[in-house]
Amino acid sequence: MSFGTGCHLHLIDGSAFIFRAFHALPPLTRKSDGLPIGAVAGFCNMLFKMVEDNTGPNAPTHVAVIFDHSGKSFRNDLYDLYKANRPPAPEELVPQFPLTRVATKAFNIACIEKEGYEADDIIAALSVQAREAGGRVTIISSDKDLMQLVGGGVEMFDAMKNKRIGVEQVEEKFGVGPDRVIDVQALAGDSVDNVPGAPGIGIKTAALLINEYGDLETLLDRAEEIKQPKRRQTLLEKREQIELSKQLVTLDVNTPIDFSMETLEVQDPDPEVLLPFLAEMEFRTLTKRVADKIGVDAPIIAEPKAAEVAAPEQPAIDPDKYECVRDAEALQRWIDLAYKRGWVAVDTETTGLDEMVVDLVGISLAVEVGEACYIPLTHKDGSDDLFGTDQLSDGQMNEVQALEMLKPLLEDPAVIKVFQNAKYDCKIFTRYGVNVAPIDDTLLMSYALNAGRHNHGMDVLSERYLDHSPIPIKSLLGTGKSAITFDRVAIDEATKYAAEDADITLRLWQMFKPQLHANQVTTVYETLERPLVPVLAQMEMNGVQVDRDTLSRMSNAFAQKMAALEAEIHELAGETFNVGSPAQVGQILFEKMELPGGKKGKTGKYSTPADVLEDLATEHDMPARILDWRQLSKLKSTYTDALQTHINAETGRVHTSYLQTGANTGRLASTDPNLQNIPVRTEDGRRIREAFVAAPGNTLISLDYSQIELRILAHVARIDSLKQAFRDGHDIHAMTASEMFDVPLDEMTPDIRRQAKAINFGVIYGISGFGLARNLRIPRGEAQGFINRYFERFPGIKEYMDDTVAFAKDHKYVQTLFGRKIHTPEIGAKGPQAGFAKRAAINAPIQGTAADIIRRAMIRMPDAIKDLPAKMLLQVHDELIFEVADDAVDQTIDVVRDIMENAADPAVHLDVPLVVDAGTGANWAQAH
DNA sequence: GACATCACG
DNA sequence: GACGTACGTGATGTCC
Repeated sequence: MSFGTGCHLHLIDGSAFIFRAFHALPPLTRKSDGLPIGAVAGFCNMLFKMVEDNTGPNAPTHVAVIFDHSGKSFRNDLYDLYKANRPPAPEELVPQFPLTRVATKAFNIACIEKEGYEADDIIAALSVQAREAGGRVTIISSDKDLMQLVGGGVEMFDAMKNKRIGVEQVEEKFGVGPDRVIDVQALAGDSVDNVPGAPGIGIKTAALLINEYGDLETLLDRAEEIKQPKRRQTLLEKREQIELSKQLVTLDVNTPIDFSMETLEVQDPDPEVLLPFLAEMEFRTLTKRVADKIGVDAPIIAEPKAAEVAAPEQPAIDPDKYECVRDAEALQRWIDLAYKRGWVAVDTETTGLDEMVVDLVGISLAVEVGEACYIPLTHKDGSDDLFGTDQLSDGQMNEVQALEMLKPLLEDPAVIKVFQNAKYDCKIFTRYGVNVAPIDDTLLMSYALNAGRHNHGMDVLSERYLDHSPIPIKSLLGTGKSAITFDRVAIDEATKYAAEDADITLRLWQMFKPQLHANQVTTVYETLERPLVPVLAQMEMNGVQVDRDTLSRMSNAFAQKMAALEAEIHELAGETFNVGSPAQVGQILFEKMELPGGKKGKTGKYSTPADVLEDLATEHDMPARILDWRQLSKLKSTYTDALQTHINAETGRVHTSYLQTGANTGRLASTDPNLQNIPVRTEDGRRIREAFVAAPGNTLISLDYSQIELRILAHVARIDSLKQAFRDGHDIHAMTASEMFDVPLDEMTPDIRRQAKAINFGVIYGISGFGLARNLRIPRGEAQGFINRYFERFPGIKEYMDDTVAFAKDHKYVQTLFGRKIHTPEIGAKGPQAGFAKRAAINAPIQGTAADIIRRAMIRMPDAIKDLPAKMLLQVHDELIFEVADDAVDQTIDVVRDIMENAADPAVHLDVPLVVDAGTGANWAQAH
């Protein structure tokens, strides 16, 4: 039905409502996992009320919810301080934003937002359109900024107070009619939005003046006539500021609207979408009310105890059923389906694995279990020869057109895009001009649910949870030298493979979603996993500049030294052999030269690790030379040579890849290349960091947490003396040494301190007498004595270790302070594994809590530094490295340090302060 | 592809 | 009493 006379449009100011609901309602959390959910609950109740009252004289015929688009609006171009006073949204509210979009969709209500505009502008444009078409409008909001729209068939409704706002109420508030509201606002300003206005003039005075002179322009033109000197002066001097203020408060009724009013027509919600959503949120009362209203049975909401969620029945996976999308018409059908559902599983196929380099080949989508498609884009046939005779295969959509069609869907805040490893696909899409959001990621869901139990790759997950082995990529590409790239795969084969991946992703997503709640890891997923994806993607794309010449020179120098050492070693051995072969080294040292200490490993060969050679080096030259050679060999092959091959031809920088699920504890891992193990401990090695440089005009800054794991240990084990030492800023190893060996601090020797430091670290790792003895090279009995004394002096430590192991045995997992679960399935094992599992269980909460803290800092960082000329480049477990314009170094350090030191708040209050040290320089060696 | 070794926190 | 042993990673070269 077209919009016109007799129609009634309801426009719900979504963003404003969420904020008000959040602050007005008690802090409700979801029972199963503590996810804050109060604002979503208030929002859903309001939507339901609207749906419930859909008869009667005030019932809407058309309805839409309008949200603010995150980011800046055109008003920031007018005035860069606009809304600059706004504090960031409360942490408990942040995960609720995307949920309110999903809720809107679930109620089958149009969900509207637009980049560069605020919700108010869209509401203004729609109101005017509707009014001009002869219809009525009710704006569900109490925002005074919208009051300028009231009148002529437009009124407002305060849903929290259940009160309508018409012309009369506007006059009551502003002292003028709706048509003069912006004049009053321009004068009075607004401290909340940081609209300057006229200093010293509030609403009362403003209304008085406007009523006297008729309108703002007349008032300003005749300001000379005002009797009060102060008022007159202000209006004369601040004219420009007042006029700017008027621009800021004036809503843009010409905001482009790219859909027709008919699409807003009221529709009944689909019970199969709405009820599962409400049940998932665990709104027990509302779920029942909605079910009653529709006349169906309410879904049962499990009490949080049930850890196992029964897998829903699903049709079998059949790759022959997938569709190959070859034209715009077919693609549009899939896009429509995705909008209708509010979610879509997406997978990209590319020519390789390096997201910074590869080309897009095709995209697959799945919207319903078993219903998936593949959109081939750049498959080629013909010979792949040097003459460029290969051309695009027939029957493919134009790549640019397909991306243009998909972009609005992929960027639509109301449609969740589901990936297996979203970071990869999002980086590809970013290179093609599409910023995908919001996302869900089955890789990360599995990690939150199952870290420590198994890996989280698609093959593993599919076999384990769907009992289905996906088509192996090798069956399409082949292996080794004859392997082809995906663009050379026949489109029919590619369709089966690619669409299957999207189908599997969707199935896994539907299975994992309820499990997150049932296992109480939704908060972990929502606050520590999902928001990290765009942050890591940006860091990886930033890359770090690496100077090839520096590396190349070092490689040559290392090669020369190695050649000289090799000659010496062969001379000493009396024969030539491969110094790089541990087996041959063992043979020479322990058989030919008959040195002591030769131990054979499980493969029957002598073991020659560094600590063994170090012991021999005190008596003999050869092991010392071998150690030197090995160090140089390592530095050359792994660093100075290999790093050069990782310099991106286009950017001239090195782009690592972070594995968010690489370590069970929550730590990240870095690959291709690993930039988390660049040498630092030896002088020669440290020089490699000189090759990591800042771009011209920039400086590298490095900020690292001081002793973060020991601080966490002091907190979780509740060791008062350690906590106090950290609060007092004392040298913690010296203090430990003093406690243990009864040496006053002013008589402390470096050696005693070194031993205490080794013990402190040992404790974090789940200390054993044997391990400490080996580390300190002291007799085992003596080491055990140290440990015993340590436990006597700090009894809380032993208690913590025992409690943690007991918890692990009870639950088969341990937890960080932020709720991350690390599963310990081996904890009950007998034999040698038992020790491993125990120590891992003791270490995991400490290492994992530290990892959670730096993740929280990283997630907050983009917003914190958005106005600074600074880029976050690298993370090395307790250290963050930034590249920043020379003149903003100090300011950036202040901002970053503040975020890092307060990263645990407000979710966890640590009893110890977190301290962050900073360094700066033209290269990483200086900055560290 | 397994193993040994060694780079980092 | 014996078992083995510090926690968490990734890259490289050798050898089968």
